[in-house]
Amino acid sequence: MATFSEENYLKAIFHLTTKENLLVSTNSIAKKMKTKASSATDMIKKLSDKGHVDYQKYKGVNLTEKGRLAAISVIRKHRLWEVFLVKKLNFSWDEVHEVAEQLEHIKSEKLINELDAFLDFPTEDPHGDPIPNSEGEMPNTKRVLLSMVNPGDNCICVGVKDSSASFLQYLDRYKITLATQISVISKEPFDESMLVMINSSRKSISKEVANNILIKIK
Amino acid sequence: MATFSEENYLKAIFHLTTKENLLVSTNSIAKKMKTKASSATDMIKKLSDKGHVDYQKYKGVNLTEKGRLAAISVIRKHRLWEVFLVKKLNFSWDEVHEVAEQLEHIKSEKLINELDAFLDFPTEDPHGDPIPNSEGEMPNTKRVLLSMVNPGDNCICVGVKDSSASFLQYLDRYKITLATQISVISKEPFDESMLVMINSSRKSISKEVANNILIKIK
DNA sequence: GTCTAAATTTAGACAAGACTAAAAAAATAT
DNA sequence: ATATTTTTTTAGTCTTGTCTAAATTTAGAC
Repeated sequence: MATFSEENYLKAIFHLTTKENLLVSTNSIAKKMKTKASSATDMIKKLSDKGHVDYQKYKGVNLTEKGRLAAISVIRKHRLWEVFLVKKLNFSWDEVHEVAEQLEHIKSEKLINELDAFLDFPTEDPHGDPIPNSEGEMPNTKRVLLSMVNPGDNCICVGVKDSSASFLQYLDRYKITLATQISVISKEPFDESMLVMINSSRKSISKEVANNILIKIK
Repeated sequence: MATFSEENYLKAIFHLTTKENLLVSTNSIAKKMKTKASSATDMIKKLSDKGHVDYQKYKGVNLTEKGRLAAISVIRKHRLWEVFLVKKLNFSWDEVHEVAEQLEHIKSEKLINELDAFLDFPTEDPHGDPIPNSEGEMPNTKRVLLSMVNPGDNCICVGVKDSSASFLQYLDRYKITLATQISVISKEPFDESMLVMINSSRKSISKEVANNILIKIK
């Protein structure tokens, strides 16, 4: 079991980890935790000993799978409690953080899963941040237009903006419907058309079409 | 602000304090806290420094008013969380204690008062123990028969055991109804009849009548 | 009243988590 | 490439809450 302090560090490291920057520096952790670099180093060693992070002196840390799951568990609790405070106890969105910082450390699997059910399995907290499920998976985040997506992303169709008969018939011919997986292969700079993969076959989609398909990025 | 550990000690001392035994011994505290007497002594000194207990070496401790209110606040939180867990999150009465032991230390006036309202101001936890209100006052505890009450006690009528027409008519004549205040002045040893004060007038009540009026002691 | 047993306190130590000051490594500038 | 600055780590200290072992006080037995 992680201590309160360990959990707070894990959460901080999780939030500092980005796709570009997989190694998190001691200084950035100290700043996030509002503490001194030496204290961060001390804690990093403890987290490393417990297998929550990979650590190389002077290079930085990154979360192990174990550490990542522990961090996500804390984030899940934090966000579920925020929903509870706002929806059930009349807290305003700006009052919840301080209390949720305390509640997120309560240890009880049953408590958090029952709370989740009591709140009807919310997918976002009052700030619009996603709530991981009990398996540690983040929900498909936000609905965006297919035209906003970058090459390499995998998407799921969740709706349309234009619901005219002609557009829906177009989607029908292209075998695009709700829950269809769409992988973006490339974007043509000239006309902003997209090369995408749908049901294992490559297809080209115009800017106008991509502008009317709502997706979630996986 | 008291630490988690200080709050647990205050709670223990509160529970060990009885009308007969106002001074609580170091050993009894250590036993209740499942720790050693030396640790208890250390903590007693801290609580004394902070004005939560009166302490005289080798004699024992008792809570100051400040300490008593702090202890009651923790007990209030513990019991409200127990109600929440049982009523809203499908915990069984034997599962709640461990989690409530954690939740009772969350610091937020607003949280606990909103929770109280959300639960419709319960007066008892799932084990039947009374829940103090936000002023630190214990609710009128248990329903008992008027015949069980000692002279000097102030009571409130909360029900009847015998609900026959003749008994209800008797109560009507005596101006005894729900929420009527009854102060017991004396008990007659010979026939166990009681001299009581109802609406500023003295009345005598027989054993049979006192055996059928349910009251709460204030 | 003295002697023993029980309760209580003191002294010294330890782990967690933080700090300061100083040393070492890495990054940057010239 | 060397000098300087920044980052990171180490060493030593502090507080909280715990412990063991020893000393002290109180209570009970005779």
